[in-house]
Amino acid sequence: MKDKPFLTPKQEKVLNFIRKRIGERLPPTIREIGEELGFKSTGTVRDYLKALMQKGLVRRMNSKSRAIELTERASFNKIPIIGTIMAGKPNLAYEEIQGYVDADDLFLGRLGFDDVFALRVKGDSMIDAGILDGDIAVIKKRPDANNNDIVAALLDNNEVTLKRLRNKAGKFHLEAANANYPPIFEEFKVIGKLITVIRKY
Amino acid sequence: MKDKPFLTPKQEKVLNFIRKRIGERLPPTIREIGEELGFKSTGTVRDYLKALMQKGLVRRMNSKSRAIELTERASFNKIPIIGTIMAGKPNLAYEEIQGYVDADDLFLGRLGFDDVFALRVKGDSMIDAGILDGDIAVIKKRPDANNNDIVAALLDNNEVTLKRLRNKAGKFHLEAANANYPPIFEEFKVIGKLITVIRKY
DNA sequence: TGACAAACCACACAAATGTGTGGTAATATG
DNA sequence: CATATTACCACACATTTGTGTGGTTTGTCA
Repeated sequence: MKDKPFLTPKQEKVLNFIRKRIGERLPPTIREIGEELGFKSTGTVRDYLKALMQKGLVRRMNSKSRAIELTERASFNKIPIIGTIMAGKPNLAYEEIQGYVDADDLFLGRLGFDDVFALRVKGDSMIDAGILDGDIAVIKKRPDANNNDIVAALLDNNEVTLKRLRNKAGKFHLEAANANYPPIFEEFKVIGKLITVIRKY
Repeated sequence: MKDKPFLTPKQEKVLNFIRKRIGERLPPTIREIGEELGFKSTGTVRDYLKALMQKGLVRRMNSKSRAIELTERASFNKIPIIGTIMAGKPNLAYEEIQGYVDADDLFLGRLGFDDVFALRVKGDSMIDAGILDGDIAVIKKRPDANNNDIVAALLDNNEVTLKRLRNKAGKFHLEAANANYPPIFEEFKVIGKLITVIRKY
């Protein structure tokens, strides 16, 4: 299923343009898409839209102008909640999506949403940093981070954990924000950096 | 300035319909507005749009279908941040708006946004509840609340504070989530209930 | 080689949509 | 009373936008 890419490069460009326009508030017309992508015929654009519809990424209403909708799967303004942190290795694919956080603006500013995702926090290891069990942690994917950043890190046992990154004499380790949890000195890989926490009562 | 209402009832209906449609993802066409409101002429709708534009609530692009935008002031998906909690009495009018939180979906579900607002948290009195200085507290207006709810309350000295509501032997008082702050037994009025916390790093 | 799909284009046409002019009626304002 | 203002309607018309048919080219697969 993944031997042939799900979307051709051009299809992805079309989809991204639609995402961008919807993000900017107005879905594009067929001709606007064509103009942007350099297609000289509206028929071409319709072929692309047909393909995107068949792949379940886009919905349309007949004969209505700009009536292009993204399905939840394709939406740009939804950050997928891809797993529960501490509960194992979250799969960064779409299989394990538990829901979506709307990120339209939300004080994230305009991010490249390609590299943002969210995890539900499990446990109390970051409680002293004001991050509680059940909170949504919005993470920006980055392989690096700075001292004192709170990061999502992949441990050797394939667990993902949210901890504070510390630099002690040039060597990085992870620290909980809870005296009951010891620091982690084992091998780990930084997945991304915490940028937002959302808690719902 | 407030003797004559800012919007006539019909103008408000038009605006609300536009809000609704934008919330549902596609701004309406002129004819769709007319249909909804029972206007038989497109000219009528244009008169209303002109009025809304003059009042600074709506922006349009000429000759483009559905190209109706709400200005930030009129937007439904933005929860106004109306003040800093603990820093005095927030004015529930539009004068003191510091910014907006996008609430489109954001796990708030679909609320009646009329009665939701946000405050920026100042101080550490709720730190043990995981609410830190600088967090955005999203509040749903309600005159009542239950025991143990975290509420925004108006104190006698006209300060607004975020505290946990406690019921001791039938009498309500307010409690900080920080041992350094004593409980508050003086008179207060519950403004609303905390429903969401957002923190940006 | 033949069949097929992906990736385009040209156009004609119909439907949707925005623009503009010119009204009427009721009510308020000075 | 004259003049705005609000609140509409009727149409004609210009644009924008979506639909549909019929191509060409390129590459893949059998």
